Amino acid sequence: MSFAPKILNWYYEHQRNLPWRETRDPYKVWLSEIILQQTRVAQGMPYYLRFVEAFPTVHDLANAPEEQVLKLWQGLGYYSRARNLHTTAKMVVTDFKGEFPKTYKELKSLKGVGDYTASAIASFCFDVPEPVVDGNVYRVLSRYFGVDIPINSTQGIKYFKELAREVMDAENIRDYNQGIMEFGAVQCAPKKPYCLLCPLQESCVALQKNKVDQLPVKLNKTKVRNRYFNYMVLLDDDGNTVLEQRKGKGIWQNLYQFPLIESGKMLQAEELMPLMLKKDAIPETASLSLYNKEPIVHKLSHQHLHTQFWILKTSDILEEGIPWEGIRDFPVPVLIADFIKTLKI
DNA sequence: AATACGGGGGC
DNA sequence: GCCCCAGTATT
Repeated sequence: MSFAPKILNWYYEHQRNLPWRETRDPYKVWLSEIILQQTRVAQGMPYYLRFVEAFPTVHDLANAPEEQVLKLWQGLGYYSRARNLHTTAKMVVTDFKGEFPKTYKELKSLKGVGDYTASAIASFCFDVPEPVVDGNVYRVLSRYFGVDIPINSTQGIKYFKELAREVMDAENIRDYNQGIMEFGAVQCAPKKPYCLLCPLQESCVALQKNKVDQLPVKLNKTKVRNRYFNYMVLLDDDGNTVLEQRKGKGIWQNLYQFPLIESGKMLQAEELMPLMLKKDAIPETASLSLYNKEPIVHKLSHQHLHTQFWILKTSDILEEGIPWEGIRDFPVPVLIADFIKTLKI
């Protein structure tokens, strides 16, 4: 038996019940795919359920304010996904009359929809014979066929896409694509797959050559940048505080935070004082105290954020202030959300 | 061809 | 501490 039937047989036997597999509604499939980019099913599931409930149709999502979309996305990371999600919802409503396009090419033209996601929607919803190549597929193909070309090299990306196309089952593309990903996620796991119990063991090249733990090959180590954040937590006599929205290019775009003073190293109060004067949001008459003596190190893929929270009590009226409890309505990074939790205790 | 972009979970 | 996760956009 060749590769595809083995995958399909395994899938029919072992598939999990996932809500986005019970529909061909491209809106829901698209939503699930965006949520699941670089995200485990277990982590994405509650977000998917909340999004479907809050926005049952693409029109509901398109009509929502971005802030509500970001708030629902809070904690999931890669926030460009949420912004692109909103952009694409509006695009589908205005440019496609509320109906998702059915071709790979048109789907890929949508913001946040790349090669994988376009193939996924086209094959799952419209039976378009396009192979999906996600992290699971790279792993399964590289092991089963014994391919050691780096999966994140230009050559590797092209090679695996072609290989995936050659071995796919075009007649059952929906189940096949779901199946190979499910097989990678459940059976052919990244670490310590249980090959003794694998129905593909007899023809798996990596297993024959005892190279399962060396495949797939991946290049490039991420190098981490250290940054030093001083968050200024303003509190006036009325219990109001101040938030600012992150603009520009970097992390957490369009999310909210306390007024931030970034520095090249950890600062003492005396070093922070002059920098505060440059920040308009901060009143001059305020008492400064450091909340956490040990910096909180918030770790992202490419950055370690060494963070100090400074409490600034002022008798001034904070013009741009919001009630402390009102913070809950704003989308904030996990770093801020965690701090808010600890402060209230 | 590289790099930026989050956060969580497994070992 | 390191790797990986139903990747995409930008440089």
